[in-house]
Amino acid sequence: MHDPSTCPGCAQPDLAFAPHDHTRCADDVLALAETQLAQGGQRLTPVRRRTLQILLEAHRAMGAYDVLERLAAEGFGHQPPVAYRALEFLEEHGLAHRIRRLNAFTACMHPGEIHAPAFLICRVCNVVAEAPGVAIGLALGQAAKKVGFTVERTTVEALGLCPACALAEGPVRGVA
Amino acid sequence: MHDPSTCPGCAQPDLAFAPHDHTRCADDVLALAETQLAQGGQRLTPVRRRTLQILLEAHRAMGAYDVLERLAAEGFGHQPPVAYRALEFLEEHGLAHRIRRLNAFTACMHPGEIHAPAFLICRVCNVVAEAPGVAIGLALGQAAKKVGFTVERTTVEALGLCPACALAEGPVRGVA
DNA sequence: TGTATGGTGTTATATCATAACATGTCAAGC
DNA sequence: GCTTGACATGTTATGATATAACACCATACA
Ligand SMILES: [Zn+2]
Ligand SMILES: [Zn+2]
Ligand SMILES: [Zn+2]
Ligand SMILES: [Zn+2]
Repeated sequence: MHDPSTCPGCAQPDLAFAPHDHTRCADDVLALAETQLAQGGQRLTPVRRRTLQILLEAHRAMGAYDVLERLAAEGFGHQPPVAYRALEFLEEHGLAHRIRRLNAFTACMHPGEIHAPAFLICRVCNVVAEAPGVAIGLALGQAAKKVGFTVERTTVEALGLCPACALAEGPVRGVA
Repeated sequence: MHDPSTCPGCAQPDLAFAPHDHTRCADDVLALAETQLAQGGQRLTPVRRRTLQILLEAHRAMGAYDVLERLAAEGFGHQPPVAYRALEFLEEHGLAHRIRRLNAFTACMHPGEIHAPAFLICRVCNVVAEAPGVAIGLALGQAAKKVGFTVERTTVEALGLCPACALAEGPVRGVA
Protein backbone atom coordinates (compact mmCIF):
# COMPACT_ATOMS: atom_id res chain seq x y z
CA MET A 1 0.00 0.00 0.00
CA HIS A 2 2.96 2.29 0.46
CA ASP A 3 3.61 4.18 -2.74
CA PRO A 4 6.94 5.99 -2.65
CA SER A 5 5.92 8.08 -5.64
CA THR A 6 3.19 9.75 -3.63
CA CYS A 7 4.83 9.58 -0.24
CA PRO A 8 5.97 13.02 0.95
CA GLY A 9 8.52 11.40 3.18
CA CYS A 10 9.98 9.40 0.36
CA ALA A 11 9.80 12.28 -2.05
CA GLN A 12 12.21 14.15 0.20
CA PRO A 13 15.64 14.28 -1.36
CA ASP A 14 17.16 13.62 2.02
CA LEU A 15 16.61 9.91 2.38
CA ALA A 16 19.17 9.90 5.13
CA PHE A 17 17.08 12.34 7.10
CA ALA A 18 13.99 10.19 7.05
CA PRO A 19 15.53 6.76 6.97
CA HIS A 20 12.63 4.36 6.96
CA ASP A 21 12.77 0.96 5.43
CA HIS A 22 9.76 0.22 3.33
CA THR A 23 9.60 -3.38 4.41
CA ARG A 24 7.93 -1.82 7.42
CA CYS A 25 5.65 0.67 5.80
CA ALA A 26 1.88 0.64 6.06
CA ASP A 27 0.74 -2.93 5.59
CA ASP A 28 3.55 -4.49 7.53
CA VAL A 29 3.20 -2.12 10.43
CA LEU A 30 -0.51 -2.68 10.39
CA ALA A 31 -0.15 -6.44 10.63
CA LEU A 32 2.43 -6.07 13.36
CA ALA A 33 0.15 -3.75 15.25
CA GLU A 34 -2.73 -6.15 15.13
CA THR A 35 -0.64 -8.99 16.49
CA GLN A 36 0.80 -6.87 19.28
CA LEU A 37 -2.54 -5.55 20.36
CA ALA A 38 -4.16 -8.96 20.34
CA GLN A 39 -1.48 -10.21 22.68
CA GLY A 40 -2.34 -7.45 25.09
CA GLY A 41 -6.05 -8.18 24.83
CA GLN A 42 -6.64 -4.99 22.86
CA ARG A 43 -8.57 -4.60 19.64
CA LEU A 44 -7.58 -2.82 16.47
CA THR A 45 -11.13 -1.84 15.55
CA PRO A 46 -12.06 -0.36 12.15
CA VAL A 47 -11.73 3.28 13.21
CA ARG A 48 -8.46 2.64 14.94
CA ARG A 49 -7.13 0.59 12.08
CA ARG A 50 -8.12 3.17 9.52
CA THR A 51 -6.68 5.96 11.65
CA LEU A 52 -3.34 4.21 11.81
CA GLN A 53 -3.51 3.59 8.08
CA ILE A 54 -4.16 7.26 7.42
CA LEU A 55 -1.15 8.26 9.48
CA LEU A 56 1.02 5.67 7.78
CA GLU A 57 -0.07 6.71 4.32
CA ALA A 58 0.38 10.38 5.07
CA HIS A 59 3.85 9.59 6.25
CA ARG A 60 3.98 12.87 8.08
CA ALA A 61 2.46 14.50 11.17
CA MET A 62 -1.27 15.21 10.94
CA GLY A 63 -3.57 17.26 13.12
CA ALA A 64 -6.49 15.49 14.75
CA TYR A 65 -8.93 17.45 12.62
CA ASP A 66 -7.15 16.44 9.42
CA VAL A 67 -7.44 12.82 10.42
CA LEU A 68 -11.07 13.38 11.35
CA GLU A 69 -11.80 14.81 7.93
CA ARG A 70 -10.46 11.67 6.31
CA LEU A 71 -12.37 9.41 8.65
CA ALA A 72 -15.61 11.31 8.16
CA ALA A 73 -15.26 11.13 4.40
CA GLU A 74 -15.08 7.38 4.70
CA GLY A 75 -18.22 6.92 6.71
CA PHE A 76 -16.89 7.10 10.24
CA GLY A 77 -18.04 9.67 12.77
CA HIS A 78 -17.82 13.35 12.03
CA GLN A 79 -17.06 14.68 15.50
CA PRO A 80 -13.70 15.43 17.13
CA PRO A 81 -13.87 12.74 19.81
CA VAL A 82 -13.87 10.09 17.10
CA ALA A 83 -10.43 11.13 15.96
CA TYR A 84 -9.05 11.97 19.37
CA ARG A 85 -10.07 8.65 20.83
CA ALA A 86 -8.50 6.65 18.06
CA LEU A 87 -5.33 8.71 18.15
CA GLU A 88 -5.04 8.48 21.91
CA PHE A 89 -5.53 4.75 21.77
CA LEU A 90 -2.78 4.40 19.19
CA GLU A 91 -0.49 6.59 21.23
CA GLU A 92 -1.10 4.65 24.42
CA HIS A 93 -0.16 1.49 22.65
CA GLY A 94 2.97 2.82 21.05
CA LEU A 95 1.61 2.84 17.51
CA ALA A 96 1.55 6.58 17.13
CA HIS A 97 3.19 9.56 18.73
CA ARG A 98 2.00 13.01 19.57
CA ILE A 99 4.15 15.88 18.37
CA ARG A 100 3.38 18.56 20.87
CA ARG A 101 5.07 21.41 19.09
CA LEU A 102 2.83 20.82 16.09
CA ASN A 103 -0.30 19.72 17.92
CA ALA A 104 -0.15 16.75 15.63
CA PHE A 105 0.19 13.00 15.50
CA THR A 106 2.39 10.67 13.52
CA ALA A 107 2.58 6.92 13.07
CA CYS A 108 5.39 5.29 14.98
CA MET A 109 8.19 4.26 12.68
CA HIS A 110 9.52 1.65 15.07
CA PRO A 111 6.51 -0.07 16.57
CA GLY A 112 7.26 -2.89 18.91
CA GLU A 113 10.70 -1.68 19.76
CA ILE A 114 10.96 -0.18 23.19
CA HIS A 115 11.74 3.42 22.63
CA ALA A 116 11.45 6.80 24.20
CA PRO A 117 11.15 8.63 20.92
CA ALA A 118 12.86 11.86 20.03
CA PHE A 119 11.58 13.96 17.17
CA LEU A 120 13.40 16.24 14.80
CA ILE A 121 11.05 18.81 13.34
CA CYS A 122 12.00 21.01 10.41
CA ARG A 123 10.65 24.49 10.99
CA VAL A 124 10.52 25.18 7.26
CA CYS A 125 9.00 22.10 5.67
CA ASN A 126 7.48 20.62 8.83
CA VAL A 127 8.87 17.18 8.09
CA VAL A 128 9.18 15.11 11.24
CA ALA A 129 11.78 12.41 11.76
CA GLU A 130 11.73 9.98 14.63
CA ALA A 131 15.24 9.62 15.97
CA PRO A 132 16.41 6.91 18.33
CA GLY A 133 16.00 8.46 21.74
CA VAL A 134 17.58 5.88 23.97
CA ALA A 135 20.63 7.94 24.89
CA ILE A 136 18.45 10.94 25.51
CA GLY A 137 16.08 8.95 27.65
CA LEU A 138 18.99 7.75 29.73
CA ALA A 139 20.32 11.25 30.27
CA LEU A 140 16.87 12.42 31.23
CA GLY A 141 16.41 9.52 33.58
CA GLN A 142 19.66 10.33 35.35
CA ALA A 143 18.80 13.98 35.76
CA ALA A 144 15.46 12.96 37.22
CA LYS A 145 16.95 10.39 39.53
CA LYS A 146 19.13 13.05 41.11
CA VAL A 147 16.09 14.84 42.44
CA GLY A 148 14.04 11.74 43.20
CA PHE A 149 11.65 12.15 40.32
CA THR A 150 10.07 9.07 38.74
CA VAL A 151 9.85 9.37 34.96
CA GLU A 152 6.87 7.74 33.30
CA ARG A 153 6.66 9.32 29.87
CA THR A 154 8.86 11.72 27.97
CA THR A 155 8.48 14.36 25.32
CA VAL A 156 11.64 15.12 23.39
CA GLU A 157 11.45 17.35 20.38
CA ALA A 158 14.01 19.39 18.51
CA LEU A 159 13.04 22.21 16.21
CA GLY A 160 15.48 23.16 13.50
CA LEU A 161 16.37 22.58 9.89
CA CYS A 162 16.35 19.36 7.95
CA PRO A 163 19.31 18.88 5.63
CA ALA A 164 17.34 19.93 2.57
CA CYS A 165 16.03 23.15 4.08
CA ALA A 166 19.39 23.93 5.66
CA LEU A 167 20.88 23.94 2.17
CA ALA A 168 18.16 26.19 0.81
CA GLU A 169 18.30 28.63 3.67
CA GLY A 170 21.86 28.33 4.88
CA PRO A 171 25.09 30.09 3.97
CA VAL A 172 24.86 28.65 0.45
CA ARG A 173 22.69 31.58 -0.50
CA GLY A 174 24.36 32.50 -3.78
CA VAL A 175 24.07 29.11 -5.47
CA ALA A 176 21.10 29.55 -7.77
CA MET B 1 9.30 40.23 47.30
CA HIS B 2 9.58 36.48 47.47
CA ASP B 3 7.63 35.20 50.43
CA PRO B 4 8.35 31.56 51.16
CA SER B 5 5.30 31.33 53.37
CA THR B 6 3.02 31.92 50.41
CA CYS B 7 5.19 30.30 47.76
CA PRO B 8 3.71 27.02 46.54
CA GLY B 9 7.14 25.91 45.42
CA CYS B 10 8.61 26.58 48.80
CA ALA B 11 5.67 25.08 50.61
CA GLN B 12 6.47 21.77 48.96
CA PRO B 13 7.99 19.39 51.44
CA ASP B 14 10.42 18.20 48.81
CA LEU B 15 12.93 20.98 48.79
CA ALA B 16 15.32 18.73 46.96
CA PHE B 17 12.87 18.34 44.14
CA ALA B 18 12.48 22.05 43.58
CA PRO B 19 15.87 23.30 44.59
CA HIS B 20 15.81 27.00 44.03
CA ASP B 21 17.91 29.43 45.94
CA HIS B 22 16.00 32.40 47.13
CA THR B 23 18.82 34.81 46.56
CA ARG B 24 17.60 34.53 43.00
CA CYS B 25 13.89 34.73 43.46
CA ALA B 26 11.69 37.44 42.05
CA ASP B 27 13.46 40.75 42.58
CA ASP B 28 16.90 39.44 41.87
CA VAL B 29 15.85 37.69 38.72
CA LEU B 30 14.00 40.78 37.65
CA ALA B 31 17.04 42.98 38.05
CA LEU B 32 19.18 40.47 36.24
CA ALA B 33 16.67 40.28 33.43
CA GLU B 34 16.64 44.01 32.97
CA THR B 35 20.40 44.17 32.72
CA GLN B 36 20.60 41.31 30.28
CA LEU B 37 17.93 42.69 28.03
CA ALA B 38 19.42 46.15 27.99
CA GLN B 39 22.69 44.67 26.80
CA GLY B 40 20.87 43.10 23.91
CA GLY B 41 19.06 46.32 23.07
CA GLN B 42 15.77 44.93 24.32
CA ARG B 43 13.30 46.56 26.65
CA LEU B 44 11.65 45.13 29.74
CA THR B 45 8.49 47.20 29.37
CA PRO B 46 5.81 47.40 32.08
CA VAL B 47 3.67 44.56 30.69
CA ARG B 48 6.66 42.33 30.18
CA ARG B 49 8.09 43.15 33.55
CA ARG B 50 4.82 42.54 35.31
CA THR B 51 4.30 39.30 33.39
CA LEU B 52 7.65 38.01 34.51
CA GLN B 53 6.87 39.10 38.04
CA ILE B 54 3.60 37.22 37.97
CA LEU B 55 5.33 34.05 36.84
CA LEU B 56 8.01 34.46 39.47
CA GLU B 57 5.53 35.09 42.24
CA ALA B 58 3.36 32.17 41.20
CA HIS B 59 6.43 30.01 41.27
CA ARG B 60 4.67 27.43 39.15
CA ALA B 61 3.48 26.99 35.56
CA MET B 62 0.62 29.26 34.51
CA GLY B 63 -1.61 29.26 31.47
CA ALA B 64 -1.60 32.33 29.26
CA TYR B 65 -5.17 33.10 30.22
CA ASP B 66 -4.34 32.96 33.91
CA VAL B 67 -1.57 35.45 33.37
CA LEU B 68 -3.89 37.58 31.28
CA GLU B 69 -6.43 37.67 34.06
CA ARG B 70 -3.83 39.03 36.43
CA LEU B 71 -2.60 41.59 33.94
CA ALA B 72 -6.11 42.75 33.12
CA ALA B 73 -6.93 43.18 36.79
CA GLU B 74 -3.98 45.51 37.07
CA GLY B 75 -4.93 47.81 34.25
CA PHE B 76 -3.17 46.21 31.33
CA GLY B 77 -4.95 44.97 28.24
CA HIS B 78 -7.75 42.44 28.50
CA GLN B 79 -7.19 40.46 25.31
CA PRO B 80 -5.19 37.27 24.75
CA PRO B 81 -2.51 38.80 22.53
CA VAL B 82 -1.43 40.99 25.44
CA ALA B 83 -0.43 37.94 27.46
CA TYR B 84 0.85 35.86 24.57
CA ARG B 85 3.09 38.61 23.32
CA ALA B 86 4.66 39.22 26.68
CA LEU B 87 5.11 35.51 27.32
CA GLU B 88 6.62 34.90 23.93
CA PHE B 89 8.99 37.78 24.41
CA LEU B 90 10.14 36.38 27.73
CA GLU B 91 10.55 32.96 26.24
CA GLU B 92 12.58 34.22 23.31
CA HIS B 93 14.92 35.93 25.69
CA GLY B 94 15.36 33.00 28.01
CA LEU B 95 13.43 34.49 30.90
CA ALA B 96 10.54 32.08 30.74
CA HIS B 97 9.85 28.66 29.34
CA ARG B 98 6.86 27.10 27.73
CA ILE B 99 5.72 23.79 29.14
CA ARG B 100 4.04 22.19 26.17
CA ARG B 101 2.47 19.32 27.98
CA LEU B 102 0.61 21.76 30.20
CA ASN B 103 0.07 24.52 27.67
CA ALA B 104 1.62 26.72 30.26
CA PHE B 105 4.52 29.03 30.99
CA THR B 106 6.95 29.27 33.84
CA ALA B 107 9.67 31.70 34.81
CA CYS B 108 13.16 30.46 34.14
CA MET B 109 14.93 29.45 37.32
CA HIS B 110 18.38 29.86 35.82
CA PRO B 111 18.27 33.00 33.70
CA GLY B 112 21.51 33.99 32.12
CA GLU B 113 22.98 30.56 32.24
CA ILE B 114 23.09 28.88 28.86
CA HIS B 115 20.78 25.99 29.13
CA ALA B 116 18.59 23.72 27.08
CA PRO B 117 16.10 23.20 29.83
CA ALA B 118 14.50 19.90 30.75
CA PHE B 119 11.32 19.82 32.78
CA LEU B 120 10.07 17.30 35.25
CA ILE B 121 6.31 17.48 35.57
CA CYS B 122 4.42 15.70 38.32
CA ARG B 123 1.23 14.26 36.90
CA VAL B 124 -0.45 14.39 40.30
CA CYS B 125 0.36 17.78 41.77
CA ASN B 126 1.44 19.46 38.52
CA VAL B 127 4.57 20.87 40.10
CA VAL B 128 7.21 21.61 37.49
CA ALA B 129 10.93 21.45 38.14
CA GLU B 130 13.55 22.73 35.77
CA ALA B 131 16.37 20.23 35.61
CA PRO B 132 19.78 20.86 34.09
CA GLY B 133 19.43 19.66 30.53
CA VAL B 134 22.95 19.95 29.26
CA ALA B 135 23.60 16.21 29.02
CA ILE B 136 20.26 15.72 27.35
CA GLY B 137 20.91 18.50 24.89
CA LEU B 138 24.21 16.89 23.98
CA ALA B 139 22.63 13.50 23.39
CA LEU B 140 19.93 15.09 21.29
CA GLY B 141 22.48 17.07 19.32
CA GLN B 142 24.42 13.94 18.53
CA ALA B 143 21.35 12.03 17.37
CA ALA B 144 20.48 14.97 15.15
CA LYS B 145 23.96 15.29 13.74
CA LYS B 146 23.86 11.71 12.53
CA VAL B 147 21.08 12.56 10.12
CA GLY B 148 22.28 16.02 9.20
CA PHE B 149 19.64 17.87 11.17
CA THR B 150 20.44 21.30 12.61
CA VAL B 151 18.95 21.76 16.07
CA GLU B 152 17.80 25.25 16.96
CA ARG B 153 15.49 24.79 19.92
CA THR B 154 14.53 21.85 22.04
CA THR B 155 11.58 20.71 24.09
CA VAL B 156 12.41 18.16 26.76
CA GLU B 157 9.75 17.20 29.24
CA ALA B 158 9.27 14.22 31.50
CA LEU B 159 5.92 13.35 33.00
CA GLY B 160 5.92 11.30 36.17
CA LEU B 161 5.83 11.54 39.90
CA CYS B 162 7.58 14.00 42.14
CA PRO B 163 9.08 12.49 45.31
CA ALA B 164 6.19 13.61 47.48
CA CYS B 165 3.50 12.18 45.23
CA ALA B 166 5.47 9.00 44.63
CA LEU B 167 5.35 8.38 48.36
CA ALA B 168 1.64 9.01 48.55
CA GLU B 169 0.80 6.86 45.56
CA GLY B 170 3.60 4.35 45.51
CA PRO B 171 4.11 0.91 47.06
CA VAL B 172 3.97 2.46 50.52
CA ARG B 173 0.22 2.06 50.45
CA GLY B 174 -0.35 0.53 53.85
CA VAL B 175 1.41 3.17 55.91
CA ALA B 176 -1.43 5.28 57.21
C1' DT C 1 8.60 67.58 10.58
C1' DG C 2 7.98 63.75 8.37
C1' DT C 3 8.57 58.93 8.74
C1' DA C 4 10.18 54.39 10.29
C1' DT C 5 10.07 51.21 14.21
C1' DG C 6 8.30 48.99 17.91
C1' DG C 7 5.03 48.44 21.59
C1' DT C 8 0.25 48.17 23.21
C1' DG C 9 -4.41 47.74 22.63
C1' DT C 10 -8.57 46.22 20.16
C1' DT C 11 -12.05 42.98 17.46
C1' DA C 12 -12.74 38.91 15.50
C1' DT C 13 -11.70 34.34 14.40
C1' DA C 14 -9.11 30.13 14.13
C1' DT C 15 -7.58 25.98 16.07
C1' DC C 16 -7.29 22.36 19.35
C1' DA C 17 -9.49 19.43 22.91
C1' DT C 18 -12.87 17.42 26.17
C1' DA C 19 -17.29 16.73 28.96
C1' DA C 20 -21.51 14.47 28.97
C1' DC C 21 -24.64 11.58 27.22
C1' DA C 22 -27.10 8.02 23.80
C1' DT C 23 -26.71 3.94 21.24
C1' DG C 24 -24.87 -0.39 19.64
C1' DT C 25 -22.23 -4.74 20.18
C1' DC C 26 -20.74 -8.68 22.20
C1' DA C 27 -19.52 -12.07 25.63
C1' DA C 28 -20.15 -13.97 30.46
C1' DG C 29 -23.23 -15.52 33.70
C1' DC C 30 -27.78 -16.88 35.05
C1' DG D 1 -32.73 -17.23 25.87
C1' DC D 2 -32.31 -13.16 28.57
C1' DT D 3 -29.63 -9.95 31.58
C1' DT D 4 -25.86 -7.50 32.66
C1' DG D 5 -21.48 -5.30 32.28
C1' DA D 6 -17.63 -3.73 29.59
C1' DC D 7 -16.27 -1.32 25.86
C1' DA D 8 -16.61 0.96 21.47
C1' DT D 9 -18.69 4.42 18.69
C1' DG D 10 -21.51 8.10 17.82
C1' DT D 11 -23.71 12.56 19.03
C1' DT D 12 -24.28 17.62 20.98
C1' DA D 13 -22.33 21.14 23.21
C1' DT D 14 -18.77 23.61 25.21
C1' DG D 15 -14.28 24.71 26.76
C1' DA D 16 -9.44 26.05 26.22
C1' DT D 17 -5.70 27.69 23.62
C1' DA D 18 -3.79 30.66 20.07
C1' DT D 19 -3.37 33.96 16.17
C1' DA D 20 -4.68 37.32 12.33
C1' DA D 21 -5.47 41.89 11.30
C1' DC D 22 -5.81 46.38 12.27
C1' DA D 23 -5.73 51.16 15.09
C1' DC D 24 -3.21 54.06 18.05
C1' DC D 25 0.60 56.01 20.24
C1' DA D 26 5.15 56.55 21.51
C1' DT D 27 10.03 57.24 20.68
C1' DA D 28 14.05 57.88 17.60
C1' DC D 29 16.10 60.01 14.22
C1' DA D 30 16.77 61.80 9.17
ZN1 LIG E 1 7.97 5.33 3.19
ZN1 LIG F 1 12.84 20.95 5.92
ZN1 LIG G 1 11.08 30.31 46.05
ZN1 LIG H 1 3.65 15.71 42.85
